[in-house]
Amino acid sequence: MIDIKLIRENPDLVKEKIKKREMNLDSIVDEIREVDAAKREQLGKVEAMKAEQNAASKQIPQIKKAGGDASEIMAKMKELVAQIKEGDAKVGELEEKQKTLILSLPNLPDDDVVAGGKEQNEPIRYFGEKPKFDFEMKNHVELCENLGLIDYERGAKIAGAGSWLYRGWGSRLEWALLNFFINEHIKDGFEFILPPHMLGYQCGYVAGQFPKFTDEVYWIKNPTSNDEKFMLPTAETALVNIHRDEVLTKDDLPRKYIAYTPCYRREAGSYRSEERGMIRGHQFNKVEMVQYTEDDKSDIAFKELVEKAERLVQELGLHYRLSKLAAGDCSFSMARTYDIEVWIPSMEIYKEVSSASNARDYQARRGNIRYRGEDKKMHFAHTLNASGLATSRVIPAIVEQYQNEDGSVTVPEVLRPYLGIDVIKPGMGM
RNA sequence: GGAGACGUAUCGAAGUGGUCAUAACGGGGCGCACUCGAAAUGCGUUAGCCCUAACGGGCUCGAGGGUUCGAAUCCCUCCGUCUCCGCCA
Repeated sequence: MIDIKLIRENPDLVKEKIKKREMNLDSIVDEIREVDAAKREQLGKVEAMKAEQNAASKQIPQIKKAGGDASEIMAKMKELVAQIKEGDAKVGELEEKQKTLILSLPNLPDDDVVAGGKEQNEPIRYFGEKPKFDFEMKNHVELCENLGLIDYERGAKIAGAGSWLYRGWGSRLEWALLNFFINEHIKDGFEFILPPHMLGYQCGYVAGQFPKFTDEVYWIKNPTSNDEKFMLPTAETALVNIHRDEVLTKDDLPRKYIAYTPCYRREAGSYRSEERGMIRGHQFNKVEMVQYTEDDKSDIAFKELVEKAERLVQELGLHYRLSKLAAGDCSFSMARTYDIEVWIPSMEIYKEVSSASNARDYQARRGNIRYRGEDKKMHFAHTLNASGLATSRVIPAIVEQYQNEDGSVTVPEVLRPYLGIDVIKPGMGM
């Protein structure tokens, strides 16, 4: 949520920054300002009346106590109360309207984030090289099926398109990856959280997914109650709500959390035929990192998160690149986003395995997440998140980049202690 | 699923229709005094948000609504917490 004071005092700046995202919301910004002015005028009137009412309410018991007759004042108050009620309703309406409008504004990109859409994304660095094969390489779907790692057909049978199931060594590989990630994060001092997977509406609101993207998550409804929950689309949604409506102390910060959860996404309309296999599914596993920091320390945390995510891919020995996203490609709630994209040989494309973002105070304002600073004043915290990592793109990258001519896949060195084998071979059983 | 209790500051908790919600009382924190220092003791101090250039004003007793001139207090709805019983991985 953008600070109303900034919109009030510097609307042009807000407009310009939003334009960097290739959105023109000038009319909304103007409307917010109009509603704001009207609201403040109305508020002034109502508050003056309330002051009058409060003064009268203090008099009544005194008059009564002195044995006087307060009925005249009471009659007068009745009129005033009606006016106050009317005025309050107007203020409420205007406030509601203003809030709805402000919520439709995305976060403002940082100054150094370039304007434009996806095509303006800038690769910052590459790690490793594209593997070359002196045999005919297979894509990850073939490899995973041949090796019995993933069962796409039966996954689709039991849950529909975009669902798969891991089996045998595939499950073990998946589990090894997750364990590897989690252990690395624990070593770095992150607290390991296992959050609920079904969340209340407010969580999506604070994270910035709602109200705009309510259609993109799965909703759980029950026949016997009105209680509705949604399946978390990323653990960020849960982690960023842990300290909602709390006042943290300076010593509490930074807070460093990781969580492992499946991520549930409808991905309605986003299926593309070239995205075969497990590149895009309705459920995928991810370890997510979230930090809460003081409002002048989030740049340090951002750097840490990017480096941590990179290190994991590096240790797996995968060729990847780090890209700095242009304003238009950053998530709605984020001031800056860097993607780590791993090379998928069969697709000849880099695919995101981690997205690291700094929301600055955008989510904290929505969630009223504050801390008392050294200056004894209240500050909104900054929140950041990064995947560390999403496995659904890592496994395709591993099996493709590490494939051998005989259809086997060499296990990356760091995973061998977890798996207990060096090579996954066709026909090796479960 | 059945029955009941509760939700007030940093924590415990009082307040059951007005003139003590800048919240009694107690704990914790902080400051000062005493002390070589500490403990103990004493004194003081310990909200946030909104409007305003300022003076000042308004809001907040889990949330929302109602009754009333006036609600923490009475009524309704919802949310949450706890206890007991039942059921259960």
